[in-house]
Amino acid sequence: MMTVRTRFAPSPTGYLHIGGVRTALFCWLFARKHGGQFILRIDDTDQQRNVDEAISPILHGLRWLGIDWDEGPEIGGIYAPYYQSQRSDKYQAAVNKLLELKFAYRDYARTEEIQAERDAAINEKKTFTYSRKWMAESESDIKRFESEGRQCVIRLKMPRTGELIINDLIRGNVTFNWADEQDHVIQRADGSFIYHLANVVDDEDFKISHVIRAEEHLSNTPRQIFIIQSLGYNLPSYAHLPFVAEPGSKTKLSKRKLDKYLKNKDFAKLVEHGKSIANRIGLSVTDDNFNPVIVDFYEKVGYLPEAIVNYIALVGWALDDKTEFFSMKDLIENFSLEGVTKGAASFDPQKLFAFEEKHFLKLSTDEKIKLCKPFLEAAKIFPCEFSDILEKIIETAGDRIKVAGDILLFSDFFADDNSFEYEESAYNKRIADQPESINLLKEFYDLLSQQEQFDHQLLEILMQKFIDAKSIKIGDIIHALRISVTGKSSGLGMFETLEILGKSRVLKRIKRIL
RNA sequence: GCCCCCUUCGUCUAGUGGCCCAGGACAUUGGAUUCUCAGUCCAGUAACAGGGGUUCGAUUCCCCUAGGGGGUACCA
Repeated sequence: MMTVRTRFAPSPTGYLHIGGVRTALFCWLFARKHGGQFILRIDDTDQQRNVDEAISPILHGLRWLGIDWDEGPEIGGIYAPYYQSQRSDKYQAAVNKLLELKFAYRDYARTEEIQAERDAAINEKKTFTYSRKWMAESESDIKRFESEGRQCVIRLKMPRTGELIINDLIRGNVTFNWADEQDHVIQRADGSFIYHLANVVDDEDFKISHVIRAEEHLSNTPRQIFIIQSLGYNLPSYAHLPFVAEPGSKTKLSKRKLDKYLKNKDFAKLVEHGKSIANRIGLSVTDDNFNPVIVDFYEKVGYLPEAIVNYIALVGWALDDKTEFFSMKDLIENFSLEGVTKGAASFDPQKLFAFEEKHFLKLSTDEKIKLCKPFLEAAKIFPCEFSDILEKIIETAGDRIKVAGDILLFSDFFADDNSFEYEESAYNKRIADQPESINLLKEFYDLLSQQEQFDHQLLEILMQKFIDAKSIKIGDIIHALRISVTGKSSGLGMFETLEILGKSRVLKRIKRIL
């Protein structure tokens, strides 16, 4: 049986797009499922200056998500190099062969001449077919055109009759008429190569068995198959994935449209939540580096890579009518191209967050500590003299911590007892405007100071006795107590909070407002 | 303009001619629980784009229309 080999071919853009992740993930899952290899290739035919700098966030993001590659940048492989910019000789050889076999030709048309033909076709509502007036297949033609000062590009000499049926693993048979296809350029006048040519040559060289890529390439496939057939290459299997679309739309998700997405309240909520964490750790936040369309957003805020993977796998793929929670291992076991859907699927920030909650909840306390600690350190809260209560906080917080960065919600536990701040409106409402609450607090303070064991159950009993004796409701005192002890109107259970802080800190804190 | 693809609840989807007056999840609504928050538990609202066929029977097959998306570059 043929070895399954898939590839993901990012351009060095400097960021890892969530849609790109989905494509990479499906390629990777398919390879892993079939015991094959996953190859990473860098599409840098554009010759950018800092390719390394521009691919490093991409490589980092993939690794963070657990998507590893068997051949590619940083690790090499038997078919190296894996950078298109370093493979020009292969492309040149392919172009020469195409020329020799007359499947490609030198074309000396000027841009405006081609454009005029194209415009004419549009006017007549017909498919544009190049007249090949400036095609040069003989030395004399070449001389003649060059004497006119023309420059040449290399174009494919596409068939003009018959049809091509592509058997796509997701879409089934897709039929194209060769006559509708253009004589596409494969080598520019400056000698550089066009993506389609490079792509096909690389896939052949790397022995790619399955081309799994986004839908936008489906229309490009005929010209690629023409090159493959002309050169006698092996035809890979194709699978064209639907787009990851904008929230509430079917348009491809784009990094550049953050402004627009922010008008979606769920999307805005995701960003706000992330920003509040970023602010606490002193991360500078701009639309360019803090964008949920880009994967590092999630890493910065403390999302779990397995949650992102779980969610993104379900954008355009489903196993059955009920299974939704998948570990990476489950995904490898169960993934199949048959389960991939055809329609574009929009990105739903709320559902992503729901997966994050679920996955985070499954973590052990030790794992949570390991993930949360760096956020406390980044916020300069850690290390501190109260560091030992972290474990208890995390256990008590339970599902209140949804992403690792949420630990910062409980930073008041680590604050200095004499100088932590009060939420102004809460303080006014529960204390300043409630003079009676001070008296109650005073009395409760006395009870607390006599309490030996600061255990939350005992403390609750103490409170119960207190309100019974005073004939008041718990609500009459507990809010004021919470503000005085934490400075906030909401938080963990009141008695757990007291237990975690411990007697002396609690007394110190209450004393401040008496 | 031309070519290609797509179309089930708000969203992700299950569904391959009768099991579906359409199932699950997220969201949402109501109720319960509660010291706040976060939850949890119960209950509910909500969809086969439209029109023609084929068939005893269409969400499922065919055709048309509409809508959406992509390609049509010396972009990838």
